[in-house]
Amino acid sequence: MQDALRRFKADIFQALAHPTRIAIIEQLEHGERSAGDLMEKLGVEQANLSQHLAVLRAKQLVINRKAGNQVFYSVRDPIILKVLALMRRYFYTHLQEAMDLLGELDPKAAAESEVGS
Amino acid sequence: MQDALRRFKADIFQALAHPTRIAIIEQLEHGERSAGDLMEKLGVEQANLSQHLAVLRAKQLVINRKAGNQVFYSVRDPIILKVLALMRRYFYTHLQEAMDLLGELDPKAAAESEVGS
DNA sequence: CCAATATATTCGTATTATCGAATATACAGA
DNA sequence: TCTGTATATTCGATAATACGAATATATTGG
Repeated sequence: MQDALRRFKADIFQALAHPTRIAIIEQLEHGERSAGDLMEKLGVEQANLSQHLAVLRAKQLVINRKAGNQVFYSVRDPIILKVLALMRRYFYTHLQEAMDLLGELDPKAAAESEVGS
Repeated sequence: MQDALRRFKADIFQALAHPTRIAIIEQLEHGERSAGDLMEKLGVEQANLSQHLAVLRAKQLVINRKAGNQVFYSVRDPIILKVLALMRRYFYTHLQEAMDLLGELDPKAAAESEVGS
């Protein structure tokens, strides 16, 4: 029924509802990365990263491939990347409100530093 | 900086991460609705609906217009609707996995009942 | 002003998420 | 087999969210 679909969507959004997990997905945007790479790039605790990866795995937003010692992650479906791209557009459209919402910096600084994400 | 944007995105996803709030947005897909209309359509408690609307307002996903006694809500930016549309596509692409994830019904029943959302 | 209607807010409680510390597992090389 | 490296899981504390009940606010009509 309707409700199942909404729960499904909500679950996906929930999985995306954390800065670290968004950062993970964005890192995977251009190909797979090992957990170690991600750890280094994102500068988070090993356990913490692993927990976030577990969330993404549970909702099947990422897939993982074991290669010897390491585990390589990638996004399962590029649609998710499209979703993030839309969010980016959304962000720019409402930049001023976004800044107010975040309550920090000035728009110019935020816009500049945003090159690349 | 990067991180601010990610927090922003995460906040938006967080706001969408509840079946009732998704239902609200979907109801607004074709124009504004009063809080009362939404309450009836969704069959939720008045206070509960109001709380969910407050979340959507806080993240500025919806705007509201007071008309006399009532408050009419609408989605602020159609991009959000596009996001939901993408999720719909995502759902169908991974229907079987979605069903497993939700742990209920069979794909056919879910697919049928999904007409309209 | 009073009563009725529509909506919002507050409060207490239950559930869920997040984090770091500690521990476990899996694999690779000597 | 032993050691080291990479990753995952468990645990306990804290914080965030969700809900219904009760209450508050605003607006309309009499």
